[in-house]
Amino acid sequence: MDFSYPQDLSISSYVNEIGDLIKGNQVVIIAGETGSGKTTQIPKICLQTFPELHGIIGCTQPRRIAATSVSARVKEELGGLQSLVSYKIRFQDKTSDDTRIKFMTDGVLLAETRNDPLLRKYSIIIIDEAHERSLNIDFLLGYLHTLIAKRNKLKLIITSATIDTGAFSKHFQNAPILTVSGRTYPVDHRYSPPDDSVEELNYLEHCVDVIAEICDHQPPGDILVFLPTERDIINCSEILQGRLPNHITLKLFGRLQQSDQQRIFKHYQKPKIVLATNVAETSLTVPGIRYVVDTGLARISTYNPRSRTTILPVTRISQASCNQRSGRCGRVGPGICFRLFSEEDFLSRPEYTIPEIHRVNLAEVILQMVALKLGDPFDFPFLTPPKPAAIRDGYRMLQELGAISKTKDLTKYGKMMSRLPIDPIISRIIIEADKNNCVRDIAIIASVLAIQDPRVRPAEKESLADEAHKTFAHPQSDFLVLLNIWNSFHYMAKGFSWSRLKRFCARNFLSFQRMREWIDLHEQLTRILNREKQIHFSDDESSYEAIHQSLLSGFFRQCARRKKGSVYQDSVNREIMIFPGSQQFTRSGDWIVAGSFIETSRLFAHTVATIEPEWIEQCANQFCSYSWSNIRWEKKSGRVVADETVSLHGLIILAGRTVNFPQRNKKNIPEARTVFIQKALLEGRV
DNA sequence: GAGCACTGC
Repeated sequence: MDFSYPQDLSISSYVNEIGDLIKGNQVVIIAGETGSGKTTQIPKICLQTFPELHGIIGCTQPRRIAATSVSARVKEELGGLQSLVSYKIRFQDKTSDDTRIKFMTDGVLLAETRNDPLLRKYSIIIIDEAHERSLNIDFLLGYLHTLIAKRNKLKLIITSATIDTGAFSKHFQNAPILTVSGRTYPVDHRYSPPDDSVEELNYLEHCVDVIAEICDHQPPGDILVFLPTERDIINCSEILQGRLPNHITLKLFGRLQQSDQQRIFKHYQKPKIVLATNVAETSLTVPGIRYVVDTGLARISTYNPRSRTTILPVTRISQASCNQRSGRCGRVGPGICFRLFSEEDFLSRPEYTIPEIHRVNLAEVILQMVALKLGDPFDFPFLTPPKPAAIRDGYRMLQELGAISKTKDLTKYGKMMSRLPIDPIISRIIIEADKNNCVRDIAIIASVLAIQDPRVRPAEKESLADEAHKTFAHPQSDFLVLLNIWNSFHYMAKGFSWSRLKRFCARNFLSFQRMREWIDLHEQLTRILNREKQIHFSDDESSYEAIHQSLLSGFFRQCARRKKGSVYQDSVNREIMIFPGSQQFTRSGDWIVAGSFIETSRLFAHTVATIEPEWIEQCANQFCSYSWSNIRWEKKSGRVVADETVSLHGLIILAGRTVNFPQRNKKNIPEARTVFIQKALLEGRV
């Protein structure tokens, strides 16, 4: 084995120090900036320090692409031994019995705790990029906190950027922190807030001005610009192309097709200006950047437990995030970061980004905790515990979905739901589909709702893409548009080659990669569902009603009644607008159900279908309230009847249905008796 | 009349 350490990596001068520290401590925190080599070299140091190790060295990464690429890199550095270093990500397990260093996503390690709660196969666990504080990382850190007490020989290494490392150390009984100096170049920060005297100057115009100034007055070099939204990127790009013909402008955001994303890695005759969202902050490294222009803004999603909606507002990012962005221009040489705000503004910002666990719906995390018997979430050793109100909301949601009982115990449904690697709302829908005999179609729809939309809309080709997507149109339901895409793809797939399918995707503006992801997830779900003896697949044609009633069992909070045009009213009296990208925009019926409500410039309903209001009552009757009026004696049937009104919170679903009054509620019996005596007996109408 | 970024039994 080749245990040499690349001389150009700063970590290489800490090899012995790190080895000794791991030997002497159960938990070690290692801080170092990107480029220090910690991700690739620490696993090697572990292997060299503990040659007699029985278990695996497990290294987690926040993203799949990092897990696979780092695995390849370390394998090569260790002499390319086939099985020594390997990786496991969702749908792809490349590890074998010989694997000693295993790279994986943090989600994979979390998932493994289900079958192996003590994680016995690991001797050393390395949690990389812990500063990103994703939901998975925070859940893992809490879990590992308990685990190290049970397995005192397990070594735990937490690596992070030099951000708030004290918090990690404190969480693990003051574990030692080793800081590896980064090998980055100095970055000069220049604050250029917009000129107050110029009215109505928005940040985009100001941003364009600063970019133009760099191009005119600074030595030539590539520029990376951070903008909060896709729309800003498209607008900015249009302005720049007219104004700076001597530069090449490139767009970069997550929804972009991969081939378009790859353009940032190519070399051009002219200097390039990359206009990017937050993808460029952590997920993708744009090479050779000399200047960063930072608007200091990003869209950050936040779940509000009280209103139970996700808002996606443009927000001022934290100081840590600003610094991460500026660091992107100090990798190849000294750089300059232009911040489009003042230094006072910078200093007034929160120091760190709010961890994801404080910004999400906790239903899924709590369901896992109940299923894995991890004890009370209120007492779980989270690095920063979520607010009690958020935990209570998660419990309430699980109760509403029937996953847990009032005593917070797992129900039969909950047991099944906890085994499905998707949101509890979606797994609840699958269970309902079994009752409605439409699991086959719902499993297809459920899997696509859990991944990114396979439809793509490349810039400048939006209308072409929209036209192509109309091939899959359905007059009433966006959910069935997705089902149509699946069916067309599989019709094509019969007997055709991959290359032909790729062309089908290109022609129809579908992402081939996401189609495969869809197929993989669908396969995984059906495999788990087949193991559950209670779920039955049927080849029968499923009706529109069956499919949408199943969807309502999970999405009943997201149904609404038309107010005017595309504007609807939901059950808590809010105005919802159908997202203009929906094929149901301008054509949906009076009642709709939506796959999600997201608040951006206003509250939008995404993935919409027309429904009958009666279906809401059938799927969510325990949340409906009933009232009666016009209580009367009906001679013909010999009953006391009334007009019934059914509502879901503030939304009247049904009014004026004649019902047998005393039968609807025990409480109605005395009043029915009075009416009977007065109207029927006294007036002699019996 | 228009959506940040990731991940899994």
